[in-house]
Amino acid sequence: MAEQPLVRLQDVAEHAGVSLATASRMLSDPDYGGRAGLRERVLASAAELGYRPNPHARALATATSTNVGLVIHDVRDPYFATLSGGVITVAERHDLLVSIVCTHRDAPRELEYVKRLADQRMRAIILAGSALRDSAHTAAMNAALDSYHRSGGSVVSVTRGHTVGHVVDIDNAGGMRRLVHDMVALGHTSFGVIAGPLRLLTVRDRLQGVRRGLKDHGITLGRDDVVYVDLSREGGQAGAQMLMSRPEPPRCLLAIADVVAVGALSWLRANGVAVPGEVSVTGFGGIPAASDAVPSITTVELPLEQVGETAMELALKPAAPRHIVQVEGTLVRRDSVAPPH
Amino acid sequence: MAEQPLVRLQDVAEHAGVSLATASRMLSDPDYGGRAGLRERVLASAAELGYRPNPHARALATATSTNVGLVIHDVRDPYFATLSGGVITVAERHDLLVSIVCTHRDAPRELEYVKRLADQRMRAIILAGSALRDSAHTAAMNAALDSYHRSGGSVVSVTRGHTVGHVVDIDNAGGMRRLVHDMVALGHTSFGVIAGPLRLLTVRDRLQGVRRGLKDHGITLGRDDVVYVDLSREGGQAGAQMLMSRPEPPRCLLAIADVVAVGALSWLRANGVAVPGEVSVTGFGGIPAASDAVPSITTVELPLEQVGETAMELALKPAAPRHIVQVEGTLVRRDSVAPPH
DNA sequence: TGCGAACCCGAAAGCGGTTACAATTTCCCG
DNA sequence: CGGGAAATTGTAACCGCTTTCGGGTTCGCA
Repeated sequence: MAEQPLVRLQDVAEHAGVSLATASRMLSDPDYGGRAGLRERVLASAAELGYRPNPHARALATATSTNVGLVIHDVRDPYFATLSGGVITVAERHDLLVSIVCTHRDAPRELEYVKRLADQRMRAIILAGSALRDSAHTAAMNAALDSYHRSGGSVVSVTRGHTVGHVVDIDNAGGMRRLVHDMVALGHTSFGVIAGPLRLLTVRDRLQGVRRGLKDHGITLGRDDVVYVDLSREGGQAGAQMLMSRPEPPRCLLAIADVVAVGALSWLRANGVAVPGEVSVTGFGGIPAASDAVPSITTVELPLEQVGETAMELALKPAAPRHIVQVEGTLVRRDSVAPPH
Repeated sequence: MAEQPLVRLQDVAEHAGVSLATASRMLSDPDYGGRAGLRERVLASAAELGYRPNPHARALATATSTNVGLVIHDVRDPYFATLSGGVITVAERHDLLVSIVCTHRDAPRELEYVKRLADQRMRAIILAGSALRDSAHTAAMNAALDSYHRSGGSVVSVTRGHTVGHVVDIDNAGGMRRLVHDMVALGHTSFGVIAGPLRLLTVRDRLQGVRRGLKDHGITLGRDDVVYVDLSREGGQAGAQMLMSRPEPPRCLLAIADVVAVGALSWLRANGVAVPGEVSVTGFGGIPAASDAVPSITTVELPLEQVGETAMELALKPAAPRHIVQVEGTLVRRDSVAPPH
């Protein structure tokens, strides 16, 4: 495939009149000594010849690379896009390239991708939006991560769920609980929850937060008060429809995620249900669409960008001790909620 | 860094009782012959030992990799996120990993990233949202891309602007022209344009489309009818403010991009200007937020996902002949526009 | 001035694959 | 059944860089 001979370290060495070994040291080990002026000479030669080190050769020799892998559900999801932005920002600061892979919440695919990232000797693997509730898969993932980790790779997961590596733990349950308390304080007593697939740990946690928050005030959810939909705009529409077409629809709709709330809102508007007049709506996550929506959506804002940054920073720390960074969301009251009646 | 000896091709070869060379051929050249049953035996050994080829070694030997580089402005921008989604979808189908780098519209950074992707022997480099109007930078970029291209790499740019590689050309000017025609047909005669930085080729093209479209009906823009802002929500707010605080504000606001239109809308709402009652607003691009906004935004929808897919598909084609795929947007009339008065 | 210790540098052995080339075997057909 | 072509397999030379190891210098200090 090559056609134009590129300049190798060997060429630089010759041009500078030193051995390959010396050239290598001058170029990539700043702590190495060396005769006065030698380093400058090598650097000058490298610059003059336009030398660019071959990362693969380097990776092969050192068994490590200058890339990091980021595993997310989907780039198109603003939640992950924002988080990815944070990761990339910090990675850039450390001269690392980020390879993004999207699992679309498919377990086998996730596993395969992690293996491939490990094969590529990625400096770190960051798992965001992983954590599926499937024991066989979890075991396989842990095995793969463990092997990767033992061979020197660094692992970070956003939300717990893996046996190895640092963790950025988003307080889903706590945030949701506070949100619910706020709604109760507003006077709400009849709730409907638009939840997502229970396979997702995140969903379970948030749902638990809802239950706890309600229980704190002696309210319990009936079987029909929770509907399970896809984590998408369409899911939100479907969820709103299901809950609102009951004989006695709830006065407050708790969506498990902002994007779901946006969908719910659009269904309510399309069907002439006044928000927050007839029904209040809340989200979770803090994506930009939540504040742009009309009415703007009350939600728990997660510092997603910062979560990404933190994850990347953790990835650069030594494996031990294991760090666990807790991240809290902040309740943001907006126009989509009002006291009932 | 290593600690746990991984299984190498050598091990597989020994286990299968063949030479390294044969093992390599059986494993990575499906067209190679071989004694009956030999291939199966090697494959079986590989599977049994859990062999995973080292991509760096392979890349070093073949001077090509199984990764592609994607250069965008920012993952957080839904425009690019959607496009990236398309790229990733197709890349996955071909077993390729995608490395995303964000330039944040910084020319030197873009150049450096392209060089690094080339260093990494990426199978292809896809440039989206590149095309800055800076002749020194453009020259340097072309040089870098040309060298990469001659050494066997494949180049695709979304929108023209580079001298080498395939092109997915989005008809920005034409789409904008049609949009303007539609607004004129609606009865509009006084326009304000919220444009972006003129360094961006995309912005220039769309602006030209506006001018042409208006000129087709004998309307010309005054100096003050166009304001230049950042391509962001905040930019849109600022732009709306500038245009609406003139003594005789325009009756139709043409935003250069959806995200800008969303910002404009939010300023208008915050300042009690009725849309589309007092003023109509249009966007460009077709991001989800445009349809979720209230009122939903009239825009030209670009098939961004498909643009990404096409780009990735082109990247897999041989370099010659040079393909240039034209992409048209489709006008989507929504609630943000109405006849004036 | 003498003698280890510390330092500098180069030769060479990998890292884990691919592939040109040569050696061997198999095949086909006169 | 012989002989050359075709097919198969092995040997070894890379790909471009890092790093161990050891010989040769230089330095500090007695």
